[in-house]
Amino acid sequence: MRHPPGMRAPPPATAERILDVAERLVQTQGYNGFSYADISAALRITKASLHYHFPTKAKLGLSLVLRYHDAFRSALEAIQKSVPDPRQKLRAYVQLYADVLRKDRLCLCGMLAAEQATLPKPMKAALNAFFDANERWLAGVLEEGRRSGTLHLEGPVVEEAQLLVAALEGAMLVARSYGDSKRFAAVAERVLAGILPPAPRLPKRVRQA
Amino acid sequence: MRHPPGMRAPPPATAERILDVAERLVQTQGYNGFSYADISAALRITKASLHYHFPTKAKLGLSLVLRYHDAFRSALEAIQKSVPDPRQKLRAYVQLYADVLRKDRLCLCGMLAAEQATLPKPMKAALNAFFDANERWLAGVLEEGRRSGTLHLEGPVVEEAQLLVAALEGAMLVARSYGDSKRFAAVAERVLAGILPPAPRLPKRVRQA
DNA sequence: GTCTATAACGAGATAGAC
DNA sequence: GTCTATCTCGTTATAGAC
Repeated sequence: MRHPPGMRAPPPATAERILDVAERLVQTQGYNGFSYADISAALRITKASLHYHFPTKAKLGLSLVLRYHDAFRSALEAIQKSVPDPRQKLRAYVQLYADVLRKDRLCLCGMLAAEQATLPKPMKAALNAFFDANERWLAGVLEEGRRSGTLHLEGPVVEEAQLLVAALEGAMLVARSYGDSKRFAAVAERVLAGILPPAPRLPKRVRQA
Repeated sequence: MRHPPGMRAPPPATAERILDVAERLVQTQGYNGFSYADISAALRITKASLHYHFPTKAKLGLSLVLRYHDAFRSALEAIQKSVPDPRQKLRAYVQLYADVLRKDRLCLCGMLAAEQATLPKPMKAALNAFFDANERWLAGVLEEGRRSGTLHLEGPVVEEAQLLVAALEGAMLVARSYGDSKRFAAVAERVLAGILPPAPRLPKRVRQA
């Protein structure tokens, strides 16, 4: 909390509201698919005012990536702190993606990675920092699971982590194209199945009671 | 071959050359990241001439997806005809993606799937047809491998197929962001490893001679 | 089929009043 | 901080000559 204790949180400052709208627009339409006019219409603020807060689209774009990375980092720290079991940590990680897709959005950085070639350099660098952090966090969880024997890993944890990120990013992309979030869930389950310990061969019968 | 036998192939017609350039531009910069001016500069033909061949950007975009799907279909048929082993079919499939990435491009339909919300309706429909065809083909290969015992499948083939497509699309996205094609290769190997029969536990020693 | 010329619009961005 | 007004440029697209 950045506001004094005992007081209600202040309404989000204009800059934050601009970022909120811009984030949604990038995640749904892409960096090259939205304009200041779109934000202006959504917030009912003139384009000139937007430029007061973010002088150029490049700076707005960079702010978006940095803020998104920050929020993700916080979410990962929260998981790390509150979820002890590595298997559950992975499920919580998958859920972060599912929450984004539920809003019919892509991962901000996945979307921007597609448009990579057209982005200002600082944004490109920030993108890769995001993916690096994700893979490091995942690799840590996987290593922990291997040591404790709760996860079943064939190869190096870094490659498992890369597969996870790739599969989840790709699954969001395709699932959203179909407007079918079950597609995402199916892929996520399947990729986790390759890491979670071999299933205990459930009998056909329902395991009721 | 659509030209008479015994003759050299004619130089590509203008429309095809336009599609070639536009395809590259979409795969690298996205549908919203290129303009008729870019094609005009690359081919040294005026924008007005481009409009003679493709009156609107929407029609150009649709032609791109249909042609890409056609080419992919041909490639899949060629694999089906010339490669007997399902395991090798999967490797050939992965290689199709690798060939695209080597040119620093994304799958055309993967890129467009990201921009989905901003695309004309006919393009969206054509996109999903592409993913459907891919998954059907893969599911067929996987089913074949399961029957012949050359592949090792845990769940339904459709879900395996969806994981494959998602992982490959996502791996291209991330690998290209890093400019590191080895990242793609690593993910591809790892996802295949979950399908190919369990490795024969190679000894540490090099299996030389 | 390709060109010149131009229309019509939307983009990112700035100046300066309030 | 937000506004009106404006600038400049790039965008898709068309008319009509060659």
